[in-house]
Amino acid sequence: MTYLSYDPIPADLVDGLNPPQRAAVEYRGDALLIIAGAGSGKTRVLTHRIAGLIATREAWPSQILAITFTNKAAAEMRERVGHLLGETVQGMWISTFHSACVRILRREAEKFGYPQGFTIYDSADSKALVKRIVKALEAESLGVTPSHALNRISALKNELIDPDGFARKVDASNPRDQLVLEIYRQYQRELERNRAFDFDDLITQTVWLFRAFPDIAALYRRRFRHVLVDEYQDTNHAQYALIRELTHATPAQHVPADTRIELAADGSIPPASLTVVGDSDQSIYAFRGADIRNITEFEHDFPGAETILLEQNYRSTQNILDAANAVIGNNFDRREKSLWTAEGAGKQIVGFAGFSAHDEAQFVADEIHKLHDSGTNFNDIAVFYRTNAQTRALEEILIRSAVPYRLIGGTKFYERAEVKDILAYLLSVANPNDELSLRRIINAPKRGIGPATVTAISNFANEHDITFREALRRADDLGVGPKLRGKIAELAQILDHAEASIDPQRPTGPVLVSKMLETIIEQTGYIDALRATGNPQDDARAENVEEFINVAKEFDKQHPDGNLVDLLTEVALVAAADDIDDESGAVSLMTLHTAKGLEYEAVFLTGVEEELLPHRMSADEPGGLAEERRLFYVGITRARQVLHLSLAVSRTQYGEASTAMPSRFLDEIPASLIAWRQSPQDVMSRPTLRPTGSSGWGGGERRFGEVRTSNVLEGARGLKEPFNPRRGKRSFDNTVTGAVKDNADLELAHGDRVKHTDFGDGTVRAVLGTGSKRVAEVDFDEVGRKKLLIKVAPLEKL
DNA sequence: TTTTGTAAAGTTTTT
DNA sequence: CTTTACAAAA
Repeated sequence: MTYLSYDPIPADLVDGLNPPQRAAVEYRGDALLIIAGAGSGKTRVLTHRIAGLIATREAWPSQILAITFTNKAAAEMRERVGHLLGETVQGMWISTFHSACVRILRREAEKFGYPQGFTIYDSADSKALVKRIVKALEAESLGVTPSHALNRISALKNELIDPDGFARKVDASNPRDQLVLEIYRQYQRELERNRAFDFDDLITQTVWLFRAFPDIAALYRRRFRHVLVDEYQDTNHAQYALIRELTHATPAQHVPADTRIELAADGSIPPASLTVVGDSDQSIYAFRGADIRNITEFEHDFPGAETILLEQNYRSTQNILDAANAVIGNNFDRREKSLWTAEGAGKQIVGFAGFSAHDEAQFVADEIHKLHDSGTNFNDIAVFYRTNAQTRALEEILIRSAVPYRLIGGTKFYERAEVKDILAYLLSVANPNDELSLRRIINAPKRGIGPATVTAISNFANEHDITFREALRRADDLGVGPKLRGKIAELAQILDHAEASIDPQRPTGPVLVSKMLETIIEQTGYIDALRATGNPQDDARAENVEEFINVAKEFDKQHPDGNLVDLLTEVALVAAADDIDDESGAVSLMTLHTAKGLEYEAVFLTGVEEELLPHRMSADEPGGLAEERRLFYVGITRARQVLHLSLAVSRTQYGEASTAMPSRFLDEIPASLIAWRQSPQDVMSRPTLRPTGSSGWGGGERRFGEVRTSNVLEGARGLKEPFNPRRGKRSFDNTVTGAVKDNADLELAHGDRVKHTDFGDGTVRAVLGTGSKRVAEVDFDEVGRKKLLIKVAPLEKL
């Protein structure tokens, strides 16, 4: 062990760590696997390990490469390492797989004949491209849909199989596979022609780059002597290959001449040290190609690797951990691992079964207010769900109940048509070869250039062997009418002008990116066209465009030396979890997938129903159920103090109501851990659709355990709950609806009697806030106290 | 070419 | 229920 010659690890980096954590910080060797259960302090271990390598002078900051899955996780790690080391953190690469690869690819672009400003296509772009190819091949009639083809292509890329590789192994007698092959070929050809990469390419092309240019690979291997990978259980084969490329030894013949690091006896660069952290119980990205074997076979892949198990949890109460352990214990074929905490049992898990999704959402809203009233900040509360479609009911009720919330992910700002249009202008400037972007903007705003003209331009470009963009410049030769000619030339001129204005060689210096963007918008009249329609939706779109200009301005302010390509890279790689703003006083809403890696004081896990969690789509996938269970496990383990599990026994899909069964996963939690506010039996035995105000089911006719719609309901739930005659008071016969009303002008004051569509009659207790944000606190006769946003509450004054 | 209308299809999770 | 696709009309 050569490390004895280095300085010792400073005590403050290991003090306060438990023995396995400490071992993980101190271990020195080529390969280290840290199996880190949820909440076991893995980020702490990783950051301390990095800091230790620097403090002992075993590594320069520039020799560290730390890889995470989200920018958010990368930013957090950077901040925490910075906290330990100060400025030193600047020289480290702490980034996601994707941004690290983009950085490498942009830097080496010329080596493989790409412009440094190549375009990154998002999933929508890829889909549009595949759609066009599928249509041209009439593949759909043979059962190959665009999404099917896209899935196949993505899976192939994740396995590092290019079109030729696929051609070699494809079943020649299977016409559908032959079609997929042809689509893959054309798709890849199109990407290349546009000088674009899709998301998967970012990883795979970096691997190809390293394999095709061993001398380039050697530069990176020489540089990165310590590679650390977070969430290793979610790596796919391509990412695994990338790690291998970065960490294996470099034979002497490829070692660069000016290498100053210590070489092995045979003149080669020794392998870099690799640390991976993961938890196979939290592997939830198999659908994206994540291969759990990367972690389960790590010791086999890296002989001599050390494995350290972190089981002590510093996040949740024992009750929450007991539930999590019980659930995940139903997955067979896993390395035995059991989370425990030194803190107490904590509160019981709260269960609630609503009649409808709105009913469930109302429970969430009410509980959030209770938590907030007792001192929990809104930003310490999160609501999780399996599918994005579930947000609608939640949002409706949260708005109505005056709960401030933020949607994390979902339909993102950058996916809006108008923002994509503006982005396409910038992409066209950055990468003139990007025909897809040009096609997008050629008639936005409306210039009278329809599909026919676009085809004419495209044909002209093909005939003369020039790019689409160059064809635009030669508008006069296209053989189209004079009016169109003028429009096309104008567009070409606007783009050329924009391109020239940010040229670093420009005599007066390049113009700011935001300035260039403003000029484009002004010259094209994009915003003016939206404002002119008088359609309120278009006004909103115009505002989104203005919002994007602000993003660009902010970028210019934050990155004085940044260029257009940097802005576009940042925009292309923003992920859902990235824009979580911890400072805002708002509840966070997100899917279970986005929740991974995060933690909250109080968690609401909604829609815990059969067909939803586990999702029906998972039923016929191999290992699907186990992955759904892990997803549920991830959700449970995000909670520090309070966990709520809720469901709705009926849910509307495409406007049609359908009944839902409680999830089988609920049965896997010991009954004693859950206190049901309203159990599935309660709600299913409740007479439904009775008019509000009837005495309903509140009396003694309700018998627990009597209504058993399926054996799923037996045992665990409801039966333990003591009968509570008061419950009739806080429940309501009608289900909560999504009804809203424009009440902007309604004046309310203390003592007013009001009538609410869902909650019945009540007395106004207080009115808070002003204008459209006025909130009424009402004591309802039947259902107790609620907070209501007056502007949208279905409320009238009596 | 664009607008307008009607019909059909679609929802798992995401870097 | 929503979004998207395609056809016919302006």
